[in-house]
Amino acid sequence: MPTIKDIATMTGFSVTTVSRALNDYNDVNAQTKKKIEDAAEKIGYVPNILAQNLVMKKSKTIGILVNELKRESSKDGLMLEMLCGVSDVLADSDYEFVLLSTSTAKQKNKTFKQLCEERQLAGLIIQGLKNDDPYLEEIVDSNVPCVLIDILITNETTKYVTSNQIESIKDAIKYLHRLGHCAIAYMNGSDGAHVSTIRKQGYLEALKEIGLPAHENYIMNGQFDEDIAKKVAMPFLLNHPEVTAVFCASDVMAIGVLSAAKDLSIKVPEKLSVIGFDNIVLSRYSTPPLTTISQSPYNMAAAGTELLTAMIEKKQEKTPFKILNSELIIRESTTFQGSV
Amino acid sequence: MPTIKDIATMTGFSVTTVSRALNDYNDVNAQTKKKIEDAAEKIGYVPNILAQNLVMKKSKTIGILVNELKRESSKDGLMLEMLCGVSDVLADSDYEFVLLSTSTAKQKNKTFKQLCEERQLAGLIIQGLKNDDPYLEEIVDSNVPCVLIDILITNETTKYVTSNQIESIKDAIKYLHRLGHCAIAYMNGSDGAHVSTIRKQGYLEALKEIGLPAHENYIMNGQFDEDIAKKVAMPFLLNHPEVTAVFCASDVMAIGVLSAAKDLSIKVPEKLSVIGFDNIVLSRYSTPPLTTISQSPYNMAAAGTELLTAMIEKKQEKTPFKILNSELIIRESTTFQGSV
DNA sequence: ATTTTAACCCGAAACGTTTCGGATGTCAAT
DNA sequence: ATTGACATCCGAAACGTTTCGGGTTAAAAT
Repeated sequence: MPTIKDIATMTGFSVTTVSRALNDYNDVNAQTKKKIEDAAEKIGYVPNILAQNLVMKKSKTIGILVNELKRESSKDGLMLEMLCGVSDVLADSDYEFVLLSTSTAKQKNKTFKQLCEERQLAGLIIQGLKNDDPYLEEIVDSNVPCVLIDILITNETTKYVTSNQIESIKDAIKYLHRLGHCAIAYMNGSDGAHVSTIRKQGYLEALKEIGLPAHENYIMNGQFDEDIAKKVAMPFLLNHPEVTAVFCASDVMAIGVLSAAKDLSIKVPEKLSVIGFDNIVLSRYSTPPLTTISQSPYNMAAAGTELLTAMIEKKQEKTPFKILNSELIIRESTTFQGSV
Repeated sequence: MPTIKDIATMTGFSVTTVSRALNDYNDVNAQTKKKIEDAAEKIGYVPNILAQNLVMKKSKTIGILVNELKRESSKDGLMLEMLCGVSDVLADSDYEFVLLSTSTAKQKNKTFKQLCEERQLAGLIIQGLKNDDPYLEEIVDSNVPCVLIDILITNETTKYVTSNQIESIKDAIKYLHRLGHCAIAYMNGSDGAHVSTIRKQGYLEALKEIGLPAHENYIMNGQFDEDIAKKVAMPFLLNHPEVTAVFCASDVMAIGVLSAAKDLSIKVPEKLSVIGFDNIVLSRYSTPPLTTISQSPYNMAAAGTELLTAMIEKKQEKTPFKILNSELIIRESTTFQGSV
């Protein structure tokens, strides 16, 4: 409620001087500044961010754009971990963040540019976009600073953060191979998702490197969904008794596979080794606990936020991207082939 | 980038008329309106929300205030479910939401009133505040519309949503009693939390109603934390072999108890029945799957959002609160006392 | 022919800031 | 006495809207 104008009349200085005093300009007398600050404190002045942003033509608000905020995503805690990462990094800056969830329906009404302009967003962190998302092109074309999660595009105003997924996946597959597994199936996520492409690539490269043939029909698609993965895995496991290990592009799907195996009385890990991806909370508690690959969404989001604020403040960082470590976490869903 | 002024010069009408046309005032000619709308469409005009809010002295932004956005809260998906609830309800309105996380440190710098004023928040949904939180008083005193989750306070601008936890807890305890359990312990959450008080009350009332004595030392405190709950439960279970069931104020703590029992080789449910609260994703996957009480944070948030927007738009709702149903979900962590 | 009414339109102020381009005064150097 | 430099301050415009209080015109009522 109290404005800069109130402080001006209180202290007898002009609005200009009050503003300059409060913003630490150096052409205002120390005493004056003190008086103004005291007055501001006294009446509990807080700057009206709206007015500030309006006149400065830019805000300190960064948007977190997610493809669709859907309830199932609470199964893995990934989304929330990301939020925490952003939140923590931004905690003692003067940036704020808004959560923006798009859907194809919404995109019809509002272009990406419009989305940014209406709130004068300073920048965005973007996660979970499909390869063919119409926003993607707009994002790279726009001059709004953006950080993409797991989508490897860079230009003047676009950077990304990802993790060395491919390496970790290769590690995982090679680990299975060392355990004696030679028929390793792969459960992929939805085709559109960028991470699906990447992870599949990791799987295929690993097979090549260890000299195992890549059977196209060893690749299933579970749409990143537990139930779908289970439905897909059931007939697959029945028809492919030679398969002794399956690597999944997400823990959620791996849990689906676990469930399918249980229904078919296939013992995990004795008869079937299963590896997931994400290291979600659940993976520690499933039976058996999942061997999985951990990439910390918290750290990715935190790194992305730092990349973004640096970009906004025109601090040129050396690299237009950040690659974090992901690592294989061995638990109890994997063991030697034929270990019975 | 394009403004109302651009449309004005394009079409030859005044800024006033353009504004009125775009806002569906009825004193503008149908043709004029059409022309203006076409022009707006053509140049991809989006209103500058900042400017709108500034002049109207209020925004369409609602804040979601959480006590502390901490990483562990991704363990239960509660926070995210709430966000989804809010997000879905707000999806096709013109409201937006920002996530605000406070901490005692931040509260020193900014009063609740200031928090609202700087962004001209239209209203808040408030969750997870401790009983002694300094903001609480400010919230009830302020004239900013607020909806409290699980804190039962109402006045002109304060409403709440909760669920019939007490009833459900009574159901749970009575269910245990029917199974033959007579020594039922209780694992409470952190003392400050309002829900702790409520849930404890439910436990005590249930004991009274079925005529069981309330031993003060049957009440533990696990701070809503898995590890702490485990640490507290270990000695308790050792010292109280007569206890055959423990009811926990959260699933996370119940899982801690499960883990304690496992370490002590106390079979659940044969030797010990355990009930949780929240029906988090994990509870379905723990071993054994947890009997628990489900209150949907999604629905609570959704209901709260509706309550809030109604309040903001001065639509007087009949009730200053909403009470949702919570219910006992029986899974495999409970069974007859002495069922071996 | 005058007044009333309605439909349609617009100028200008307001919201709370920031910032450009001076203005004023003081003091030391010339 | 003039100049220059510096420190300190301020007026006014600008940001993009909304809205109050009118104004103009043409048709309808007197």
